[in-house]
Amino acid sequence: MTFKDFSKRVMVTVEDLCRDFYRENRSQFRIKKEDTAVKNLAAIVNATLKLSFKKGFDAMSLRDLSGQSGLSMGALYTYFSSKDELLGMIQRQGQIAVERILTEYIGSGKEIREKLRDAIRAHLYLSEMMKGWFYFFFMETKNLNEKYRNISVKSELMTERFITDILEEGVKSGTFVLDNVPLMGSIIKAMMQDWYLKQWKYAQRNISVEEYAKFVIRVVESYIINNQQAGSAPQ
Amino acid sequence: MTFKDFSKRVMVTVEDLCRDFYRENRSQFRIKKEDTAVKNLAAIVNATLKLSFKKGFDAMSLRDLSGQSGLSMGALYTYFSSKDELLGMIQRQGQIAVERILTEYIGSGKEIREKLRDAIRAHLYLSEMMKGWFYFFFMETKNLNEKYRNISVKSELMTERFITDILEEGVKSGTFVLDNVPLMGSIIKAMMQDWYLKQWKYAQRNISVEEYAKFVIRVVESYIINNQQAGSAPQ
DNA sequence: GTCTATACACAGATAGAC
DNA sequence: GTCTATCTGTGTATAGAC
Repeated sequence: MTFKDFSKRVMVTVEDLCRDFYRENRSQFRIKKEDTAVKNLAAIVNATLKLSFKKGFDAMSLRDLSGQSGLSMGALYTYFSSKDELLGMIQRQGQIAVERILTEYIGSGKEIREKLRDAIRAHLYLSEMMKGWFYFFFMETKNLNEKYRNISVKSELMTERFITDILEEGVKSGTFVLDNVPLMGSIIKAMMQDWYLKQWKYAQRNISVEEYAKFVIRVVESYIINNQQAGSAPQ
Repeated sequence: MTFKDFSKRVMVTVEDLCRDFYRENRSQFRIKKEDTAVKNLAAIVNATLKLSFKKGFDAMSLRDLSGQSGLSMGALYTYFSSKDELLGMIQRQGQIAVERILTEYIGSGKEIREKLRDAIRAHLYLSEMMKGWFYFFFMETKNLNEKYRNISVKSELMTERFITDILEEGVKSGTFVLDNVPLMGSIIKAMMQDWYLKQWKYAQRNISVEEYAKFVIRVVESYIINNQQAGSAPQ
């Protein structure tokens, strides 16, 4: 699975996600014309992701947002009722999309080893396409009230689950040799996370997401497949 | 090197660091009594790290800080001249300490393989002892003005350097087999970072920093030492 | 050195014209 | 549906008594 293939099959422009979201929550929006609503929602979300990336959600004022999105203060408030709700909306909207897409693209059939590779690639490719969202989830949803934070934690564990389920399966079938599945899941997650948390670094070094995925897969496989031949463990 | 050994040798209580910092910058402080200054500085830094962890530096008001530190608003401003400067002070103070300690404890002599293990352990153990600081560096120094952000980026690359230098050395001597040193450095860094970014997860699962270090080392070694026997690379 | 009281700017949010 | 003008609270920062 190349990044190009993946990005052709998966539709996740901000406008796509906003349209889905609008349709599923039509009743709670004051604006009734779908095209208007979706266009403006997309402008708001784009502007929010951009400004949050640059200065942080908290430091972004609604006047900044108004300027960046091209909507007036008054207009903004027809799409959300408070700044907090805006954050919640982006969080929900994004994480629903991520969950849907990963569930869809992380294989059912197939050989177990290929399945693990696909899962890692799908995560990385999706995070590449939705860089702004992933960064936002990580940076901005840690400090929320309990309810919202739980959503965010649940999501972290969910994506980790995708990986550990596959690892478990491989261990059971004897394809993988691995003494600590949860820990392996964690560090795979950590490596995947680094891709979007350190965008600047990888961009600067001209490393493509495919190259990165390949490397992560190699490191993981060298451990879980050749474990028994590895050098002596540290004391 | 166990965590207990390490933590006995390295002194990094907030008070220690504040004392060092005060002595090196005595001239710019209005408060002249060292004990008073250090005590209050420590209270300020502790409170800032705590509140930033809970709600983010930006969302922390100076009234919050006053309450948490036990100092009045007026008193706070005898230790820094603006909220931004407070952030800068913590950043500088912390990163100087980290650099000093890592330089000191990442070995000179010794066998190359042991050297890599020690470097990984030293990083992890230090981040365990200075959890609050490390978390703060990562979360709060991304959105600064150029000057401060550069310090933070430099620091990221510096710690990565500690690792890649050792990897290079091992590759040259033939002990390690590794086709992409910078990428390996990045993911080692990513794994180390996860330890303090996901504290809640590892605490919840009762994983100790030693166990974590051991696992990271095993994964890394299984790749760089047995590379040539690994399964076929993904296409 | 430390406090309380206060200045001033800017944040989020809304009202009401168009 | 969208705008401008405005309200009100809270933020950072300082002045001046003790």
